[in-house]
Amino acid sequence: MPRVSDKREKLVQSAGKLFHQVGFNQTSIADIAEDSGVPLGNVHYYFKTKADLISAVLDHRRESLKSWYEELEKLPNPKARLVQMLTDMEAMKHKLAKYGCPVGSLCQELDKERMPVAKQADGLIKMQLKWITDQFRELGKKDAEELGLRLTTAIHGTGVVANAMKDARIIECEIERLKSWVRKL
Amino acid sequence: MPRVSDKREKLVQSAGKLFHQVGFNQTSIADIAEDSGVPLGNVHYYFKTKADLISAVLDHRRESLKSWYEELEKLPNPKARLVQMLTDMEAMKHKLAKYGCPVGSLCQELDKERMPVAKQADGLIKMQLKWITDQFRELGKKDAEELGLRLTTAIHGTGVVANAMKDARIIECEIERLKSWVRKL
DNA sequence: GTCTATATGTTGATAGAC
DNA sequence: GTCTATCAACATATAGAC
Repeated sequence: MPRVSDKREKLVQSAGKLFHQVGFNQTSIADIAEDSGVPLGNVHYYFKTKADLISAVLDHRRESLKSWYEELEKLPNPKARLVQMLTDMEAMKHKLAKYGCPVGSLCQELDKERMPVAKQADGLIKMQLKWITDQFRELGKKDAEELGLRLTTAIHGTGVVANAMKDARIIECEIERLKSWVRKL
Repeated sequence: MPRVSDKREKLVQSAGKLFHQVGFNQTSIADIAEDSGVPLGNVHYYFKTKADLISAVLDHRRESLKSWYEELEKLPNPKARLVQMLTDMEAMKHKLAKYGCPVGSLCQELDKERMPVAKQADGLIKMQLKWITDQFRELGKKDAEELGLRLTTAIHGTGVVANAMKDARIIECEIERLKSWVRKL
């Protein structure tokens, strides 16, 4: 017996994928309906507006990010956590080079809109910056704020440049450099 | 006596401004017509399609970038050029925090499209990476490639994060750090 | 060259049968 | 809850008068 309805879940998953790969504005609700296998007219039963859909996608991203950090926090040493975070990112290098950072590119796009969801997207970067900074703080670094900012900007910049060059080796190169920098701290 | 027509120029200027502030997809041709004072139907006399307009904007950006680099090259020392480049960027911190990087954010948005102009946008970042790397090379650095990549990604990452946080002080902080890093090299 | 009026297509969203 | 049919708004692009 199937669950009462997994359509909502499927819609969020398809929307998240397409918003990342094609962009928010370039993805129509019809595209999401087709990708998820949910009939077009039925989408509005689950999400009244397109803004509700992107909001659900951002909620899901926030949960994913939270789970990831909880996983990393199982490592006792903050330095090891940061290195593992970078290793995990490196594993996604091909997708990152092809479509850009799923968080950063969406933030840039939504920040241009006049919609409230933009702040929700920005919150993901704030969360990332906070977690990274917390790791440096836990390491006893007096300049944890600056180090956190430095690592966070390096990560997002790598996403932008690698995506523009369509070259995953850029991610490889930068991530390796950042890992060795963190280890030496 | 006015020039034969400065409308084309006005259109490119308005389009460039709006594509940066509002985004490419969110800016309609009607918006550009209104901002530039050119009647809607007349836009298509100068630019057959919206793609032609963004292409002209990107051409203009390329020329601006070129002029900027030529200006910087008047400084004899590559190190001084890089520091001046960063100083010039810092002067735009408020606009950068509010709207994001005019090159980077456009690249990210256009990379999601299936249009040929995306490569033209990416070319701007390639040009930037090349010029910065050339400065390190001229400084005699063996690892100029890595240093160039490092500075370029740091700049673009700062744009993304500062825009997400809507905080110009992030740009100030990062740019100062980068300037002192370049000086010490 | 300039501009009004409009064709054409797409989108987000809704109404209402089942 | 599900889905078809469709509305209303908007966007790009064009036709053709001036």
